[in-house]
Amino acid sequence: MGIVRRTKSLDLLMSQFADSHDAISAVALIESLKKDVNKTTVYRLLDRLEDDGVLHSFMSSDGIKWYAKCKGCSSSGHADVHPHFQCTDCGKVDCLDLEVTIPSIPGRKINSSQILIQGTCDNCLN
Amino acid sequence: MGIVRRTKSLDLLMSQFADSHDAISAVALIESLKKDVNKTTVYRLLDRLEDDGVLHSFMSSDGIKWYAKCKGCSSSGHADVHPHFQCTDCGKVDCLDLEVTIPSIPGRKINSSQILIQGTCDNCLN
DNA sequence: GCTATATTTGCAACACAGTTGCAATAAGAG
DNA sequence: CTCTTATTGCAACTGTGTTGCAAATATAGC
Repeated sequence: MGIVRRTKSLDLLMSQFADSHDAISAVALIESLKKDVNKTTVYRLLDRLEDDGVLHSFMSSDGIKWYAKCKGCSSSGHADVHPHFQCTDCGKVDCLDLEVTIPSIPGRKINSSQILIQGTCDNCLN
Repeated sequence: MGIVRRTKSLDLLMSQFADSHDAISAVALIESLKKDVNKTTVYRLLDRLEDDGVLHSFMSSDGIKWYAKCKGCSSSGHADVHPHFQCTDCGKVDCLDLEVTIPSIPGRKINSSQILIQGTCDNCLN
């Protein structure tokens, strides 16, 4: 159904994404909002914001869900396909501004693709 | 520690992977082995087989873990980086024999990458 | 500003994948 | 065959995410 009303919970949640295009895990969001917003509400808002094309999500290899702001997506579809980079040292995840071309595969129709790259980030290399 | 002893549970588990290079979810393995092998044992064997480079694993976007046979991997590392294709109709997941080149990223060291492609498979297109 | 109403929220209980501790079992070296 | 130690099963647990429902609240219309 998407976001209809502008509530305090929504503002608090969106302010977490204000400063950067880094991804934030659902668990981290729940933790940092826990004195103001119930975890059920956080999950529900995240779902709706994803439907609306405001956020996109992906799953890291340890099975927790991450969200980040979209660029150029809408409720009609997520246009925004880019790799995500997870630093195995500090755990930080961000979106890479990078084109990765998936070759088409005979006999299969591709709808979406997710690329998760793991390694060591800038900060942790030094 | 890896696999040391050849047990009945191990044989039963490996026979599930005998016929194809399709991926099988941990949940499906537990279900199909449940009258012979305890689920804890299945999880433990899968972990160890992955350490040994016999199987590789990845997470699908709904948060469940999939395993498939490796080609050319060993306990020293998973050499075998290829995309996985999940059919959103029938749910089947398989490994694609496809090179996808991840460009190197300035200031970051890449250790591994996972590519999950979702779409419709050959069988379900018709 | 007030009222009506439909959306949103919090709570508690739940679902379900995966993990842990520990005692019992069994592989296989000698 | 015996002994050691890896492996297994069980039960209880962890943690992420979900659901039903009653209470709270945003906002459209007046």
